[in-house]
Amino acid sequence: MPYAEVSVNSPIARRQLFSYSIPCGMNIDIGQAVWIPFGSQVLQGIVISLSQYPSVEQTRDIIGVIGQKPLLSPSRIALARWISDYYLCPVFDALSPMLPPGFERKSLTFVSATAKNPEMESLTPPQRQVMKLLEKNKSIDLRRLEKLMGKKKAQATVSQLAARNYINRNYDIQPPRVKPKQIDFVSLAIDKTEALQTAAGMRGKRAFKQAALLGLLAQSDTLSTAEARKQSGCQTSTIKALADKGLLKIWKEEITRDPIDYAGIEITSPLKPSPSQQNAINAITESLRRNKADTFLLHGVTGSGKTEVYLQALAAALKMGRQAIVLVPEISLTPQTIERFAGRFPHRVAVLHSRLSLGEQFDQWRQIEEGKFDIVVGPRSALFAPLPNPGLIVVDEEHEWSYKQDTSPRYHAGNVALKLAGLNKAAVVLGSATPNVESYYKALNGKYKLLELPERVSSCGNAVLPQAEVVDMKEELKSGNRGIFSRSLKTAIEKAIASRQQVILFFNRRGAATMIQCRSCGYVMQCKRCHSSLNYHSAENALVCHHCSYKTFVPQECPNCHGKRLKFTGSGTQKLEQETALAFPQARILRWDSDAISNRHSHQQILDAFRQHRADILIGTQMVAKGLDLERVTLVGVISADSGLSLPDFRAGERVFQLLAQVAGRAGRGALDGRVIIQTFLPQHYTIRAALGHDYASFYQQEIAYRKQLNNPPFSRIVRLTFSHINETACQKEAGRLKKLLDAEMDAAGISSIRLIGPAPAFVPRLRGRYRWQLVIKGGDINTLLSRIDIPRGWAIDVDPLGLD
DNA sequence: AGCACGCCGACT
DNA sequence: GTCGGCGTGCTC
Repeated sequence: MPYAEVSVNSPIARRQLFSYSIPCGMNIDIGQAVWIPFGSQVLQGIVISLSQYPSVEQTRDIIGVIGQKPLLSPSRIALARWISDYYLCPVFDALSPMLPPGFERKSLTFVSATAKNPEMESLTPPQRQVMKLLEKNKSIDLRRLEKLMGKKKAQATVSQLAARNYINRNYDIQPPRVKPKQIDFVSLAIDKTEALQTAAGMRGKRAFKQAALLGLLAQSDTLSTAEARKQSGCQTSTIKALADKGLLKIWKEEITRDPIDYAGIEITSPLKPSPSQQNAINAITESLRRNKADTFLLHGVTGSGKTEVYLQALAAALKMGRQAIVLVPEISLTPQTIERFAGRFPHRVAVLHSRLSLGEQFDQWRQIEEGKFDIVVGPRSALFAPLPNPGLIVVDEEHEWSYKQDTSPRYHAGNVALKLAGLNKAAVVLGSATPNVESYYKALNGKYKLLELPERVSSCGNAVLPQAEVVDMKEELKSGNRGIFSRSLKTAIEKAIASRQQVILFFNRRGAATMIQCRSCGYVMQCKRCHSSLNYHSAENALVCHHCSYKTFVPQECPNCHGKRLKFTGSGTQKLEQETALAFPQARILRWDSDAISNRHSHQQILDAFRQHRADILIGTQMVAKGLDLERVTLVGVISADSGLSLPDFRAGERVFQLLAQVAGRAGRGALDGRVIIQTFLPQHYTIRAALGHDYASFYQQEIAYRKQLNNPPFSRIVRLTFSHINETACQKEAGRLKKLLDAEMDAAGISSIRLIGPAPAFVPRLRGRYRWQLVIKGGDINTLLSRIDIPRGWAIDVDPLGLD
């Protein structure tokens, strides 16, 4: 086939493929990475398909291949195309997480002087500056010039000089960012006895360093030069001197950079499963044996031993000669999590995540490809590890929102896992104590196979879940307590600190910023049309509905109870920290939220500080709700459980339930009894009642009924389009224009099952200096509508969005 | 995103 | 007249 359809690594290529002719003698197959000419630049591309005829009349030749063999298998290409079609993202964006770490490279522009010498006086000062530099250097990287004189100036100056033929532009490719790492090793070139004799002779000649080095190597055959220098206390020059004398040999050897340190890892063997665990393991194993692409939803309360099920299912997959992927939420990718898998399958587990150095990622990737590992553990991107034959994909804590990526490709790892499993005839296990309503719905309707782990296993703290108490903050207000802390939480904190125990204060920041609430009855100002809460915009001092753009003034009194005490709910963790310090001056307080996290060790540092009892109270957001099993923590306080409930988001209730259920399962995991106190203005709300009783079923019944009533997922699908622009009017105008276009298209195609909501300002109406407007599309077959339309540049498309932005 | 092409103001 | 500003449009 003489032509190739190529996905080009350029933002303008978007979902389009480009035809290139294959020069004679060039060996090109599907999945091959190539350099291709694109306009005036040289870019990377991936061959998606081969064809007899090009899709345009004029084609250009592929410049050359990157690597001799195809980089991606046809099934990877198929997966990428599916992602691009489903999530309406550029093809190259869908491919890029499948490419080896450090693959993506740009072409660079260099400038060099021509034979023609300009009259220096006739040049402008910046032009003169460039020519002066070129007298000293043969060729200069354009990026260096851009740094030196500013991007615009550099480009303009270079264009001017090139137009007058004083300089040439050349294009070259950025050098590889990662390579296999090689280090120097050293050993004796003579036998040991001889070496020791020579060493003795050297001491007489006061060559002590050389003697020491010979002695060391006589003892420990081979060392890296770095290790040899450290142990003998000599310099590189000493090694070199001995090598020059022919006494040592030095050679290079490839090493792998390994992120898992097995030194502290305890090797575990399978535990005896409980009957329900055994039942789950059997079901998964049976599906693996029959090579079926089944999806299991493993629903088990905190401490019911989901991990042991994963571990034994993994063992079964490995036994059948397959490999496996374990996805974990970003936040729980800690050394302890990795240990649990590495401890059961020592040296068979690879880790992949963005916090590893590029070199570590590269080496893990290479070894996975070579079949040196059977299991890959990582966040959503680990899904794309180059395992030859994955048989099982575990998605732990499947309800976690970090499985949805919020930059292109905006994919949900759970969803892509299902597709990947389908292509590979692999099983998927989705595990959670609080499954997504959509997942549970599919499980109840037979699309997934439901596996329940109803009881806690005894090895895990108390067999009974801790009882949580709810405090009605309206009552507190009635009794004259206007503080953040209810009387019972205050007393409990004082008691805990007095007996040298620790306290976690959980603060749900989501939705804590912009609403107006009545302090007497707890009523939150709502849009009359959408029944979602109104957001306060300080710039115009108005309340705005983010669904329908309804705008109104801030009321003087509560529309519900006519109370005058309206409050902007705008407290964050910092404010809570101040209030806590005031209320408990004797306590040591630690704050844990994304603002407090600055470097890659910080999570661990904060956690360690708290574990070592260097603080009495830990204040945090979502993060503290996860995986904190601390002996001394006997009290967990939830400051305002209902913040977040009134967000303009149909998943708000689910989110609150998941967080509270997690928090409620937290305390009492050590030997001491735990207490959970939940403060709320809405003690009767179904999410709060269900979370208190650890009752997923009743939460689900209520939630699915609401979803059905309002035609929300899983009964419909949603796509959110966001347009951003530096100019507010232009932004709003474009949003309106696309809305009209979509309306017209729906009319023409006779589509009636789809609703357009908006345009309206995005939940974050201005981000990094750009205004943002959005359109929400809700209905059945949205992709059919959207595939008929070319969404203009500047629009971000989020298919199945989670959250608000 | 780059980069070339093309049409109007300040200067020789 | 010319140079050089940056608006516009294209990339198989």
